[in-house]
Amino acid sequence: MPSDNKIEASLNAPPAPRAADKILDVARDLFYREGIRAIGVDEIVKRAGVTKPSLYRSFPSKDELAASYLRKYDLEFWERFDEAVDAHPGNPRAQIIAFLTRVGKRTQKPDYRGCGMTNAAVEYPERGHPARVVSENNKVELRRRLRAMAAAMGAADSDTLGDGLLLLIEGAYISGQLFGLGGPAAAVARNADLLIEASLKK
Amino acid sequence: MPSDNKIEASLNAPPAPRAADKILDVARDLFYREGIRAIGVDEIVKRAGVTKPSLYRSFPSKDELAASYLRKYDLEFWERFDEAVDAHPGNPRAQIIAFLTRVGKRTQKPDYRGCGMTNAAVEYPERGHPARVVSENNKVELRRRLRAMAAAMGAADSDTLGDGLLLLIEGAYISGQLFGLGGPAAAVARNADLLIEASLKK
DNA sequence: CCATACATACGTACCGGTCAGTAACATTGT
DNA sequence: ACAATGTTACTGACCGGTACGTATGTATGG
Repeated sequence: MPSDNKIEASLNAPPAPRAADKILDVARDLFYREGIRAIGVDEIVKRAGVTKPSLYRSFPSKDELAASYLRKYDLEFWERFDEAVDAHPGNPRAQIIAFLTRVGKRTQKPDYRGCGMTNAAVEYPERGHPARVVSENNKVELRRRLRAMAAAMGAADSDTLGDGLLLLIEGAYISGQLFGLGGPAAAVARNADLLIEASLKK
Repeated sequence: MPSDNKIEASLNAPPAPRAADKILDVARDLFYREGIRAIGVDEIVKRAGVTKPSLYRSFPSKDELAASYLRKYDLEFWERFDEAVDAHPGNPRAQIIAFLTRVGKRTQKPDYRGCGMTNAAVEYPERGHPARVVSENNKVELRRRLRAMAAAMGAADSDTLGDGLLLLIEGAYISGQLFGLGGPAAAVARNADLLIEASLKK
């Protein structure tokens, strides 16, 4: 019964991970942990169990593969962000604190390596680089949302507060990977709360 | 009169820049602007007008050259920091604000590329890498001093305030190079002042 | 029912260029 | 003479990227 086998396969079996998926998964892991410039395409295809032409059939260049990795990272980032937002409907202050509490916790994990977006922008200062473009767009949108949330809190100077929160977040990303456990990033939520408090009064 | 010529030369002429100095100057410039991994030793010696063996006579490896660059950067950093400190003796709050005001201004310059220390740590996540070690030591010392200054201000939780200031600083470094002109780093001093204000009250 | 034809997906082997680093020797200035 | 530098040529490893051949399944024609 060949048709039955077909149906069974398409229903039960995992959809046979294509080479492109395996490559992107491995690239995500290696790029994040060790940096994009530090990882060669040979190592990626080796760990993915595929060959180099398979990589270049799915991605036009290593730079574009890096951009794809960051687009994936972007999706996951907003999932985490919106999770904190959805947990406290109509309460932007609680939303931010919830998000930052989680960020602070993640920065204390031993294999924490900061924000993939931020790191990529450091690795590629050149304007217009595919990876950098994705990173910049993510940050611009984050800034927009933080400023909007600061305004919703009723801050006198909401743009300044929104920017201050962004500074604390980026600082947490960086010092998380610089100091590791016991570093200043653990205090990001507390400081954000103080900053919000000071920005609302008056 | 050979001795007269010697004296004249040692008094008037620039001290004949040694190859090591030229190399380190060029390396400082290129490493900071484009990143350490992005610059090859060939480009450094080419721009310095020297040859590769000269580089390896003065520096045991590229990694050690990068570490030397960061040690130089470290000195310049503490000069800038102490300049702000010395301008307001006995007033740690004014010292911090003066330092951050300058940082905020530097982040708005078009060729701003963040903190060389921070960038190097992002480029070299591997523990024990010569460049990373210099970077980590700098940050640990900066944290120590910020916490001490927060205590001198009379903050209730001085460690939290010191760490908060460090987060703002690192955030300014990063978002300075991410956003450029008009970015959130311009608001770092204002936010630090708000955070200090909130941390001192009770 | 089977053969041919085509598309999809993958692998083998290789390209020129650049990487960090070095050996051996010549040149310069003091 | 001596110390610092330059000159030339080279190494083996790795870089991103590609030309070209191969397996497999599927659809079509007889």
